[in-house]
Amino acid sequence: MPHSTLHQLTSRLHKDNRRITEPRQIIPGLLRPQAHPQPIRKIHSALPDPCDLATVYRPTNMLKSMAMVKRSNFGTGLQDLCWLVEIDECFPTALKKKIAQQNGFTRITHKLEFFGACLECQ
Amino acid sequence: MPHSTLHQLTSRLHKDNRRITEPRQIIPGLLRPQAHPQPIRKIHSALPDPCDLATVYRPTNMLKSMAMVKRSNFGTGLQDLCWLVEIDECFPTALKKKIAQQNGFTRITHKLEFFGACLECQ
DNA sequence: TCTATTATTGCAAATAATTTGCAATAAATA
DNA sequence: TATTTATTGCAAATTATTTGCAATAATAGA
Repeated sequence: MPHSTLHQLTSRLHKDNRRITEPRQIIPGLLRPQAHPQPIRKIHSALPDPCDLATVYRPTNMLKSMAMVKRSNFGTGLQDLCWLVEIDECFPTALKKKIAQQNGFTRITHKLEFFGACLECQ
Repeated sequence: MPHSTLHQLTSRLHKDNRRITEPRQIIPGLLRPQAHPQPIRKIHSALPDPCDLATVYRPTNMLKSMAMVKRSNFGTGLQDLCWLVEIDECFPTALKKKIAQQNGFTRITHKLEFFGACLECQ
């Protein structure tokens, strides 16, 4: 984790009268280089000092409420598949590049899903 | 559920030596008009004849393996939020319209998420 | 540096979501 | 209508997550 970010985190914790513990310091740094959301189990086993699962869930929920990490989840649920259409032109390369360049991002990937009513169902 | 689709379903079940039960007939029809994925609980309570939850899970998994319904889930997991960027120009309206028209879809919505490495993390 | 305060941890138990084994039931075939 | 066997209900097993509580450890103050 970049020093500046670590510093932001610790001062934020301090301000909120929270204590600076290992999971809180380490978890964001574990997530940072990952291009995709990481399961709790993986984070748990990646921590240098072994700890209880609850000690991953709790700091994690806290960092979440501080808006420092996010639980990526578009929601689970069942959906009819009467029409599943592959969309070739999924996302315009030009726009993707533009977004990447505007923000200085690299190694960009995305996930995109549509919902709608097909002809027969309208 | 349109008759044609119901017929497809029953003949498919028949071919596979599966029986045509109420949940199997009704669940796809419940999902069809929904623009977004529905939680199992909701499906369960929407069934006309009350049944066990397992009797929603089982037919549901079967329809899934027959590729007739889908579990919409981009995967849960934790993700660092060192950079969370709102992208105004989320999805080009023109492209959205084109996709809708090509397939005859209406009431189209979408969900889109990016993953990548920011400047500081590269 | 030592002590007091109290946030955080480990552990075990509670909740919630999903799956599975098995006997009873019901859909299909003849 | 009788036979076969896929499917159900029920209860128990799994997995993911949360929570209560006593023990521990991080911080503030002396």
